[in-house]
Amino acid sequence: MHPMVNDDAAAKARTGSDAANAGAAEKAAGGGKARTKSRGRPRSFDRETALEKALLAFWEHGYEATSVSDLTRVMDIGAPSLYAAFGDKRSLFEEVVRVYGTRYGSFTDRALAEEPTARDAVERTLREAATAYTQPGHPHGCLVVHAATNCSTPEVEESLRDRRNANIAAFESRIRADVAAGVLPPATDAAALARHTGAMIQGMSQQARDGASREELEAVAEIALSIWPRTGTHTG
Amino acid sequence: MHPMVNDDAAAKARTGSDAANAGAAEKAAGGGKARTKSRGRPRSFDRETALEKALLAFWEHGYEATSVSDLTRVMDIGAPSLYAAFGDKRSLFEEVVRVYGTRYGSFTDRALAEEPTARDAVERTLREAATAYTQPGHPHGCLVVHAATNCSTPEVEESLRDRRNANIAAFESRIRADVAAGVLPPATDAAALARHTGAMIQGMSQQARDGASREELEAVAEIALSIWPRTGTHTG
DNA sequence: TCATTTATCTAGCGGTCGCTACAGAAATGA
DNA sequence: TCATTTCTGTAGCGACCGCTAGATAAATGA
Repeated sequence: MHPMVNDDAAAKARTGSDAANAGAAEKAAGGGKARTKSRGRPRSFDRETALEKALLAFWEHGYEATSVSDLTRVMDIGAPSLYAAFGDKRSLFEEVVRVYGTRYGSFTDRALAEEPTARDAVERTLREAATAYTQPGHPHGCLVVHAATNCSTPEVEESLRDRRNANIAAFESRIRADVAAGVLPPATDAAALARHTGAMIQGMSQQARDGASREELEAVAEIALSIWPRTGTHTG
Repeated sequence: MHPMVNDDAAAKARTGSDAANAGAAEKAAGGGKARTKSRGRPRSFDRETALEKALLAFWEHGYEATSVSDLTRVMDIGAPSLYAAFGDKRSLFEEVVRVYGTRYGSFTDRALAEEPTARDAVERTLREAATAYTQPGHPHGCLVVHAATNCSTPEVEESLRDRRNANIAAFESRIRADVAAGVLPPATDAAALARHTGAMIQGMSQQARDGASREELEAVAEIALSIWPRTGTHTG
């Protein structure tokens, strides 16, 4: 069904992503190893800037509804340049998802890593979600939640689903750790608590898409947090 | 951008939806008024059955990802028959949404109408959502939540968004009524409570799509319900 | 029997989709 | 200067999109 030169294109894109960037982005000579200068005609656009534009487009309209011609327009490059630099539409999307994760979607991981208890991590996550999902300057809600629903490419849909479920699993293991440490009661249903948190995050994201303001989402988060036994409720 | 015979097509579909159905579906003569028999060649398929097939397809894949050729295949009719009976793709989808609302999505309205308090209505809604969203035999989750996200036809997206927000507004006014009646404390933030309920429903729907079981959703609902002041907490 | 009405079938319209062949342009190393 | 390498612009591929014209089939009323 698809052309069979994909490997070729992917390889091209990969080299483009590593080496060619060094020529355009890193203006300071410096760099010790590897090729110091690229050979042929240099890229006429900044790869990261174009990637960010693609990110915003995918974030706003989703994977399917963002056509390649939409992408070339907002990235301000021709289709051949897009394919040379990023591979096909799907690998561009995958790269966008990676960048999104590190740039916009890392507050959950940070909360889980930095907060002392699961409850604190959830509290911080929900509060930060309220502000992140309504931030002006980029689309509302979470790309991972919305960008590949009802997608006719099942692999894309699954990859985002996996990310969502991995998030919930991370909450669950953090909660289990608190239960084991006696911070939470032994009878705590860690799986249900984690899933409740995931559902809240996803519901808040949907609400943000549907027009809810930051204050409204913060009020929702506040209510959702009241389900937690207060910190210090640890049993023996 | 579009052909301008849409009014024509819509008119055709409308008559088809009313009269032509009487010929095929109502086998008992009976019916008092109106035309007793249709004139031309009778429809070769059952309109309601075909509509149900379309409903399931839209429910599973969403508005955009379900192509007309997908529809004609699952409905087992030709494209001209589809257009004659239902108008264009969008009016078919709108009819599907109406049918979905009465057949699968009415549990919220019923709970709001039949339960004595807002809290009871929300409790019943969340519990029924857990079972409805994981029912075998049809796609999981809620069509209204998922079928028109990231839709390149803004009107379709908005029409479902309006339904979601109307649902939340219904919760809010029911909560306000309880506050006014002294069933809930006067300080109750009705808007936030309603939005929290909406977010839970939408989050549970997403969870159902992502593979959560009925039992898992029921546990989530249970947790979500614990935010409510117990029934009988009314102040003076 | 036959004109009328309505539904179905075949076939295909113009448009967009993701993607690429090809030729020319801009850099490098010799 | 010139071969080599790489990127860019034009132009268009085959496939699918939503949708429909036109011919034919099956019912009705006369």
